[in-house]
Amino acid sequence: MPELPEVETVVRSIAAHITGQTIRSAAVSSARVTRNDHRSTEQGLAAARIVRVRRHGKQIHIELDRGLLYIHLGMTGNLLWNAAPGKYTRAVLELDNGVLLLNDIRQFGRFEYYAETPEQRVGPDALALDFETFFARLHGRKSAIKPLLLNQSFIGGVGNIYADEALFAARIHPRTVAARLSETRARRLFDAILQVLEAAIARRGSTISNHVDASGEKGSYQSLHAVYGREGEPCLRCGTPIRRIVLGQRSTHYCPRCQRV
DNA sequence: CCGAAGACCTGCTGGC
DNA sequence: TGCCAGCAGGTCTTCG
Repeated sequence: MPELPEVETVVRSIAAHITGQTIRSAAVSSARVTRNDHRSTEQGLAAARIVRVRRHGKQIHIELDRGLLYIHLGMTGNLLWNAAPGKYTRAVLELDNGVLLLNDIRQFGRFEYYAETPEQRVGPDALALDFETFFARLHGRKSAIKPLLLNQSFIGGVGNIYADEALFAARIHPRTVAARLSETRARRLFDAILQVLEAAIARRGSTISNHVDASGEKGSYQSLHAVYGREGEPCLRCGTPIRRIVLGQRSTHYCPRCQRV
């Protein structure tokens, strides 16, 4: 489920419930989601107090009075407040005022305790970045722009849907060599990324299959996708059928007429 | 640095 | 109805 807008939606929906609460107990039932150690995650979390909840790119940082609970939703993760545990519940956090569950079908997500904040591998958050920095970071990058946008150390938060949507909005072909973007086109892309992410947050993200917020509510931005998932359908701008190619191992959707190399 | 390929998981859809 | 291929909002590692 999760790119920046979906993660932001989830963070907003849990923050008020859990901030300031004390963790009574934690239980992890999937070895995969705690790739460090499951016992130490459970022990580290027990009795800790939640100080605040933040998002960094697609990562969720639950800051504690002693350490950090790091959560990543992977492809199919959900955080649910006061829901009944089910077949895909991988972790349970029992608080004084309720229960937070991590459900994750594919188990690509993470739920890990760190006594000390680990070093950051994520680049600047897409919403916190300014154009000058973005443009400077394109310098020397010979990668195609689409896979570069997916590279979390380059920019944090953009995933497959919003990369395609932003490139379409900026009329840039996904294979364009990043370093060759003129300042004008880079500016268009930068603006498009912000605009698309903010519009998606306003719609509480895109629900393709299972993204929901902490109370189980779906997002609706998928109905506004211009290219993602629209292979063969007419471009909303010019009517040309949207094309799907594979770039950097990922499905990539674009309009062959509006987005020229 | 860059791209391709394969892994890691599980479920769903479409075609035959 | 059944089975199989292909696909999925992510990330890692290895190799050339």
